[in-house]
Amino acid sequence: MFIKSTTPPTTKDLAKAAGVSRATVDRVLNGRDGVKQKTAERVNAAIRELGFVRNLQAANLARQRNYRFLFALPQARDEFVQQIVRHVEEATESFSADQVWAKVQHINENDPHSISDFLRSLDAEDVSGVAIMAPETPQVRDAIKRLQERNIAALPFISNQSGFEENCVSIDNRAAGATAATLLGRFTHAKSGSLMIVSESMQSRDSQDRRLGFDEVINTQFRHLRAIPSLETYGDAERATAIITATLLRNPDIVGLYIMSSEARAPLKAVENSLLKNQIVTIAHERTPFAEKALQRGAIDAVIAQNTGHLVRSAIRRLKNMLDHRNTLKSQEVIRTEILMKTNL
Amino acid sequence: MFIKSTTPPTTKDLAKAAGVSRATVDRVLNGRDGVKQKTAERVNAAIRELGFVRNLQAANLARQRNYRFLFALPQARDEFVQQIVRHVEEATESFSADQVWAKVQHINENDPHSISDFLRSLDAEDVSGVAIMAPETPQVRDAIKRLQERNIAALPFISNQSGFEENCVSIDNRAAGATAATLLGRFTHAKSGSLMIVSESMQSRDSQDRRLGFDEVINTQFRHLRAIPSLETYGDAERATAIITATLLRNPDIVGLYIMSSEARAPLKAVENSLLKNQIVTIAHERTPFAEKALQRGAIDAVIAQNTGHLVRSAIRRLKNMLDHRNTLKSQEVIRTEILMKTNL
DNA sequence: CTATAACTGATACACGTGCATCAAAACAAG
DNA sequence: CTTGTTTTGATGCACGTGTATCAGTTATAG
Repeated sequence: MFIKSTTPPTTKDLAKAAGVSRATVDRVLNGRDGVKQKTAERVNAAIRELGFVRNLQAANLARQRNYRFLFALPQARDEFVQQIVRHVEEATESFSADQVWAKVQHINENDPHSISDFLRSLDAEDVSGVAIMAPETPQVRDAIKRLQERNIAALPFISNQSGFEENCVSIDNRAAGATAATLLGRFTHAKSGSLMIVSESMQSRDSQDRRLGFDEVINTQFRHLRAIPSLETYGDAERATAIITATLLRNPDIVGLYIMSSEARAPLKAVENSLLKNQIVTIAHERTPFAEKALQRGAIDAVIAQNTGHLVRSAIRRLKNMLDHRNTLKSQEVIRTEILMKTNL
Repeated sequence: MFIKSTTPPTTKDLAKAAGVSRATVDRVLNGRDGVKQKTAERVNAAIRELGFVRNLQAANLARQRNYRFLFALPQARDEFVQQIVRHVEEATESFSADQVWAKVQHINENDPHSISDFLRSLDAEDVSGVAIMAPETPQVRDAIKRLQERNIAALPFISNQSGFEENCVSIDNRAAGATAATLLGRFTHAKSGSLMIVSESMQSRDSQDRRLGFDEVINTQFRHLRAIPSLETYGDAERATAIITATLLRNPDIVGLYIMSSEARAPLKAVENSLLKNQIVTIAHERTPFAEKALQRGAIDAVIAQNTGHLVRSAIRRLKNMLDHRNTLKSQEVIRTEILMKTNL
């Protein structure tokens, strides 16, 4: 058990142990200069010896620190984004006692220039950190780097920006694609057939990664299946219906459908209107109300999802850790891809 | 964005707004008596009006609160338990700056009497909360209730105790069983066959729930498959080998295996030594190093896992919330069942 | 050895809340 | 009206850390 009523060491204890004053301890702890190497080492030795950990609550109280985070989300109000918004609001409630607040700001995700302007306009007095969900572009990537220089924590959110792999809050999209392929392959009992892949746009890195993982598995483990080139909807329902219907007619041997975008409505409807609907195994992405219903009635066989609540809270914790100069526990913040089926909703 | 440099309201602001002194605000906030109903209402109105949220950091600092949690885990040091231990240690590091510490205490999970004694021996000065992983028994259930009366937060952990469904940190075992059944059913391409189910003991509620969910799905969605009675290993490797080998001989039509216990080693070995090994689709529970390796080499087709890291941190957050009299965000702490396959490890 | 710079200590106040004490005021009962 | 009780206010210290100032002490250069 714990040693009875032991209070953790304070800076006062540190000072005594190192044989210096609290002022010097403070200088060392907060990296102020004007301390002899030798003295600093004495203090550091004492820190190690006593196992001193600075009390963040007290420190934050003293420096009047609070955490104001912004979630920069796409303007498109699809179900997935709405879920995130909801979770941000939820999180702001549950974190408010810890001096953490979060807000949503919708940005035009397809205009890197305006995003970069927006990010530049932020003031550290006003917001302590930003989680940015926007397609990868050099402008946004640079804007993120510049934010960090101004002491505003920044984090790519869901859509990765190259160079931030380690820091991005999102699932491993390659693995997600591979998982989709495995499920499709194993759920399909056909001896041969084609697989249709629908994406919003193959420009985005996420889509590319998913497709990569998908093909890898199909080509090695399910050679009897054939993945046809990705169809791009550009987020346009009419276009989606048209190209999918056409593709279904042209490829009567389609046995599987992988919907990579989080908007599954139009693609699914197109398939359901076709004659093949019952024989096509369908895998979609993200747990939206629509996807849940489709799972229930059997129109979708499995959904690969990232838990939006977890995503949001993870982003908040990571932003906070960045500001506190704590290193995030890597294992904690890996977002796992969840596989949802009718039975485990 | 945020309104520039607005500091959240303090008790001082509250006092001014309600037209009372800070002393009275304090009386209301901390439920001390000697305050007229009318005055209390004025204060509460001010709280609502200003959107006051008590600063937990400052409060904890003032009352010198810290959080010492105990994880009471089974003595059996199987891989699953070891994972938990590891995550508790990890968590204690990442939480220490917030005055949260966690330790593991191994208990004899099969002796409810000694567990209850142990829990009774705890002192609130010494430990602020306990997460208990032990099979369901009335003794343990009562001991948990009594802990709470002594202001020690208590939480069933992974193994549920009836009456604590809402509070238990664990997955939905019925859903887990159902998911296993779905995967088995869909992965198997056989026209008919039997399914073997291996459990450590069917006494435990978790096993019963899993079996329940399993049967439900098999009986409704996969009528061509037949689930045979559960085999119980009692955690004994030799016994496991014997009964499984015998069952395999007696039922040559076995096409699927569901290993419900977290120890998959003995059952899997028994199957691998049999002749059927390649045709049997295998689903196991919990992500242990062994299970990972088995997934990699294809000996297990899918693993249903609870994320041990998440379990531990969730338990800590819930214990903390109980002590802070905050209501836990339900959606935050639902532990999702993860489905792991070779492709998404 | 002195002049100067580099370092260290002493001291004080702040942050927002908890907690305790004592006096003052408001109220109720007789 | 007096007495006693209940309610309220004023005040002060505590928690552990951040920050600032100023005086005092060493070390270093010339």
